[in-house]
Amino acid sequence: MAACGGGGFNSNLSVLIQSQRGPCAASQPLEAFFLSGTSPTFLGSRSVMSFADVHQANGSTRPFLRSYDHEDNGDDDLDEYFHQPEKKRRLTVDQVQFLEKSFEVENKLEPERKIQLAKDLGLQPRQVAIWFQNRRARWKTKQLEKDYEVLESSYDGLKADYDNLLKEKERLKAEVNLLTNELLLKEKEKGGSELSDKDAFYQEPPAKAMADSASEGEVSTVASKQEDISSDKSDMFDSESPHYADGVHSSLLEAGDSSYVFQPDQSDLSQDEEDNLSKSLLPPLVFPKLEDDDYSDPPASFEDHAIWCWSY
DNA sequence: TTGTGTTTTATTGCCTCC
DNA sequence: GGAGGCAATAAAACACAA
Repeated sequence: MAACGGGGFNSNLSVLIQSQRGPCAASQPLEAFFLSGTSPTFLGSRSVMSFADVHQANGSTRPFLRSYDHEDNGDDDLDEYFHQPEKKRRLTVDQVQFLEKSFEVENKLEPERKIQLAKDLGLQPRQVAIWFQNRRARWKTKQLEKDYEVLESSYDGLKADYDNLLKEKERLKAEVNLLTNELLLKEKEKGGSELSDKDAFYQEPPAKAMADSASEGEVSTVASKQEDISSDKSDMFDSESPHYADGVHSSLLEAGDSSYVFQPDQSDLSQDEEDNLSKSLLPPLVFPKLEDDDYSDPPASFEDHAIWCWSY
């Protein structure tokens, strides 16, 4: 838009005229401007010199836009500069420094401050407003990056905790399985002939399967059995029950755990016998019934998790 | 030198607030 | 309704590797 280029035009002209008048008699360091309670640069026409003063302090003599700095000082160049088509011109390092300092003090721009900064820097107020606008956008992006890093590290910590808990859970589960089997064996020995025809259900699984279930953390068959026995209605023996076709058993089968598949003998157990069996063999252990979703792994990385969250 | 990616300046359109 | 802020975007300026 012409106004923006025009801003550079007018402001540069004003600063140009200033600089050609020579250095300001009473220079004000940049720090003094921002650190002092009262702003010595915000003093009417005198304040217009403040940026030039700062610029002088930085060792340069021409606080103009860089594109002009690269040119000679002749009137022809000046004329050429003022008549060239509108171009985007970067602010000088000093102008940016000045704006940065001001931004540090307050990242919002009141109208008076905008006017004053524009005067000090020899820019259009609109240019100052745009600079603050863009600066706030950059600051927000940076802030988001910081927040992201904080969240990421927090996530990593939580993920590590989660993984540790998962391992601990599997370890405890394996321990429970072992103890349960020991208990079942003891009960079996105690029960003796009474259950001789039926205890084929509870034969000890092969050692390999035990080891696998302990090491890989899979839901062991015995644990599954335990869960089913623990249920109020022991329909595990009911071949008609729809539960038989799904749940843990089917999931185990689907999981390809063929090392030890629980195959109940459906031949001759009455409901009473089942109840008795359940009561006699049921250790006082209650496991929460966990659905598959309860074991779902979290996303592998924080990024995935963030994207996952974002998708909701 | 040139192609390409990044940064900076500026515009546009929408939204909110007074 | 106007002013100002913000998000999205364009485009110029800049940096840099090949």
